[in-house]
Amino acid sequence: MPLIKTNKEEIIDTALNVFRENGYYNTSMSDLAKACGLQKGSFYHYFDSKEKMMSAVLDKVLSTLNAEVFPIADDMSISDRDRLQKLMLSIGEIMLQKSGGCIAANTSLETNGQSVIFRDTLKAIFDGWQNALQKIFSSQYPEGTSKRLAEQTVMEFEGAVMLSQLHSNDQYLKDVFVRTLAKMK
Amino acid sequence: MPLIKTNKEEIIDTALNVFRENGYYNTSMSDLAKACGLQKGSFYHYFDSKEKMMSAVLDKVLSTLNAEVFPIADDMSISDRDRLQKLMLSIGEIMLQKSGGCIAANTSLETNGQSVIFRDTLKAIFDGWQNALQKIFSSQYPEGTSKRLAEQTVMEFEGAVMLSQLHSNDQYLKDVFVRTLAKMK
DNA sequence: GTCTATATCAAGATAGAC
DNA sequence: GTCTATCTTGATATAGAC
Repeated sequence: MPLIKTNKEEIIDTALNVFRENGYYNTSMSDLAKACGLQKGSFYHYFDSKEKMMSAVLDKVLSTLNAEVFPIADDMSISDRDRLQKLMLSIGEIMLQKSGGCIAANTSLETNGQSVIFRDTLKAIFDGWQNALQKIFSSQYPEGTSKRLAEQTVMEFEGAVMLSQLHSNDQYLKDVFVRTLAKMK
Repeated sequence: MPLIKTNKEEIIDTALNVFRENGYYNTSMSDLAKACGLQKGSFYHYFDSKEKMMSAVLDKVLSTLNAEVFPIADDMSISDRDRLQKLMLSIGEIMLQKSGGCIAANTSLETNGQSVIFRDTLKAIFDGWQNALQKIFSSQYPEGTSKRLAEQTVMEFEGAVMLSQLHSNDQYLKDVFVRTLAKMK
């Protein structure tokens, strides 16, 4: 293995991809270390445990969303429709990235019930997302309707990610994208 | 399906619940054996491996759906709306059962990408479901629309299962149920 | 058909040299 | 900060007695 100088941020970015593609339980510390170009022993210099590693990954996803994505909903310099499009595209970039589906949905479904550790972060991710969507919809719909549309968008999006993955076909996701955008003038 | 359950089938039923609640990778053969009231060693009398165990579980879900649930779409003795309601309720019973979300979605998201073993069965489950929904919708909508409505229903349903799980609140699922039924006169 | 015992391996994690 | 070596545990799976 070549000697690679790395840092905590780079490790988190790499780990995000490994976790998203392999899942939490099916990813070993060896897998993570190897993906980072480190020996397993070296890896513990950065993170005490696999659990803390994943927590750091999800925390970074949430803070990135909070800093860069959810505020799009408040950007009144662009049209409602453009805000919605920009938000959806940005969500896709951060949560889907390359392959493996959505890190938040994957982790939710995999750890729900038994592990309560990631729950708050995952809830904050989905609540923030839904909230941002609702803000955008509320510019053209009454409160009850925009809340429902926001919920529907999140649910359809995650369902579409699953079906796209399963069938190796992006069409489901693209369709949801188009349908969602069509809800705004 | 036979009227009298074999021992193997009881194991499959128990394993389904354990897998759905703990996930595939986070369930050990010990967990399964214990849930069945067997020693780990005894468990291998019935199934050669964990993988074959899960395959049997998913196969049984699919065959139950094929035998008892999807045909509801063809039952012209009840109204369109009642068929839709009966189908959705039956899907819920088989895939959700108690707690832990949807076995098909959980397994899809957890094993997608790395494991190709369960893929065909999972695809058949979702395709059969979508197909049954489309049949029902097609009695009141044109082909393109009913296909889209069927896709949307599956996606929203799975998204709702996730959010309901995450927030320990059935409301998301109930809302989808009501919204879906409202699509039929 | 169920048990106990065990083989084998990989996982998470730590210690200490450099 | 990275390495090698190691500890401990728990996982899958098998063997063979009853």
